[in-house]
Amino acid sequence: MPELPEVEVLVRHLRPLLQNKKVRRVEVRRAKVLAPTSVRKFARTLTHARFTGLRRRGKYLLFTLRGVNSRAPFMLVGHLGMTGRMYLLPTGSQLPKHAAVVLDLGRQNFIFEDTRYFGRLTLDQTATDRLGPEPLEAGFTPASLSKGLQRSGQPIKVKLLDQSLVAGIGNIYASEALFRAAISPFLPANRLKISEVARLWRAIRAVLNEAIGCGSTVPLDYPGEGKRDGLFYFGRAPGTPDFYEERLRVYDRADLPCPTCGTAIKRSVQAARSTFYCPKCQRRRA
DNA sequence: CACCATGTTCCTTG
DNA sequence: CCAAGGAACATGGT
Repeated sequence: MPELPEVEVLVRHLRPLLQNKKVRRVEVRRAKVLAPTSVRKFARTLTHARFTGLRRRGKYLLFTLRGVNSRAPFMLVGHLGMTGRMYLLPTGSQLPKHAAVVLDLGRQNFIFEDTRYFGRLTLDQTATDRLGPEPLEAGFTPASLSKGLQRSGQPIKVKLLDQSLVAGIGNIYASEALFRAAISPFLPANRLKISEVARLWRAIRAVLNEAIGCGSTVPLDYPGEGKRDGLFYFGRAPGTPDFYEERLRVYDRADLPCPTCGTAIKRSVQAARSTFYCPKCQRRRA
């Protein structure tokens, strides 16, 4: 469940649950997710360490811990990839099939589960160095966005997925933001007018904030024990009202009516990924 | 069997 | 050096 809003909601959920919890034992079931950190170093560093903080940067989760013996604070960097999840389970409950890392916290286990193993839980921080500004913070402005788009002839939809432009937008919210800004996903990044950049800037923030707000008010099913998924995108925890389902205006809605004009939503492929848009509301200029 | 999937990195090409 | 495109990673759903 991984774009900025999902990670933000997860971070808010986990922060109080992990605060001051001590790692008693480390179980690495899929060493790949630690790379380039070795299993040995990971286990040695984390065992007996205590969680002191958790924040988000783009789609990354940044855990801070303090080692007991060394007292040296250190950072643990998490990324959910496409299918990653992080949650707590009572100690002793059966582990999910694709549990990649298990941290024994005493009464509970912290689980990092990832079906496809594209995610990460590592001591390596280099990936976060390449991230652009946080879209919901002051460093992200219409001017900074405009500057970032200047030298790129890539379609704006593809450019929005570039994490060095702005951190945290993924394939879903790229389509959603462009729909909200009424901009064609095919328009070259360096050809957006100032007014369009301004609209896109607002749309990005609105779309992300709306998604976070949605997640914050709905009791989400983190371990994914509900019927469908660990649902954030399309579903909900049992007992949650129906209207929380259709939060996305165009993503994965090919052939369904545009919420604004009723025209059928189209699906196209850009950079080997699906793009969804309304061909009427998001018409291309010359 | 075919194609699709919320992401990132690496390699090649120009 | 940089921009851009494509494959690779790995598993499961339809």
